[in-house]
Amino acid sequence: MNPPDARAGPADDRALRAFDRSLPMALLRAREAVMSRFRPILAEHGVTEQQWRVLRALSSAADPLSVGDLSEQTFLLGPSLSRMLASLEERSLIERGSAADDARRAVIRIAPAGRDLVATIGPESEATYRHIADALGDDALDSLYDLLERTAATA
Amino acid sequence: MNPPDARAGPADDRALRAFDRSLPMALLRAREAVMSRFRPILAEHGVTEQQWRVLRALSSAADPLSVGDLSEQTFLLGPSLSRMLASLEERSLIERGSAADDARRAVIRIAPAGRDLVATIGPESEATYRHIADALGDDALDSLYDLLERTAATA
DNA sequence: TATTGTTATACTCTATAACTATA
DNA sequence: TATAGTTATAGAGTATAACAATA
Repeated sequence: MNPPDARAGPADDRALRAFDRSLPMALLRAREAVMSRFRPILAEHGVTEQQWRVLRALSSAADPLSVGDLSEQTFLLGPSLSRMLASLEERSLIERGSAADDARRAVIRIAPAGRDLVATIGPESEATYRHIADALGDDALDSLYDLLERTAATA
Repeated sequence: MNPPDARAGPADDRALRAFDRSLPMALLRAREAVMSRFRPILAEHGVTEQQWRVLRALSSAADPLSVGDLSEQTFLLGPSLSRMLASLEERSLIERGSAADDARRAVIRIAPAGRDLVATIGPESEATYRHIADALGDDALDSLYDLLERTAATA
């Protein structure tokens, strides 16, 4: 019955653990747990998860960002961003211009309506965050952030 | 200059920390770090991230799974799965049947070619996993899994 | 020539509703 | 009537290549 060196079969313990102990899956499960609470809030306000990442990046940035900066921070590709920025601009959630010193480089900032949206959604999402923070405890949450950062740094 | 109770402005420390300390973003960054190494391997073998999740779930399961089971385990919606399973079946990577006791319920298992694919990709991905495990250390990795599981459990 | 961003194109996944067939 | 799965449809994101404008 499935010797240790057999090719992994359906009931093989290693195979079972492999899926359960897959780092991408563990990260996905945790993220889904968080996002399942958060997505309905975003949907109510007519923004997708990816659009929200853009708005959050812009609202947190001290200075306007280029498309390249945004791409790096939000993990969205250029073509996706191009279309998305056009749509967000049409909705007056962001503003676009060109860099003074380099006409190729775009200069993107959050617009007042975008900041309002972030300010509206923020408090609503806080309850979700508090629920998770309370469930884990502050020390565990700190550890989690630390470990996630270290994992990200391995890229 | 931005009193503590001011609405978050571009240079506001809380806003900065908010994006940096966003749990969804931290989870995404970590996951992207892992997947950026793994995705090329999957692409070389002609499977998407989501298809890989299905194949892994099936290869790890002791018994055949229903579409509903798969949906739960892979975080894919029914319609996505329906199309994907048709495509995987056409490629002989999975096999489908009906449950003996309930003709509505599908019975899906991995096919030999699918198991071969998992067996081929597995070792290739092991190098990626070892790199991360070495960078973090075994204790940290254990902690990470534990914290991710606890986070997932809050859903 | 290299870089920044956009446009083009094809494919995949998301999301909701309507539908089929069982139970 | 309720459940399991599929089909229909619309929209959004992924990915690569080709392109325009600028450096």
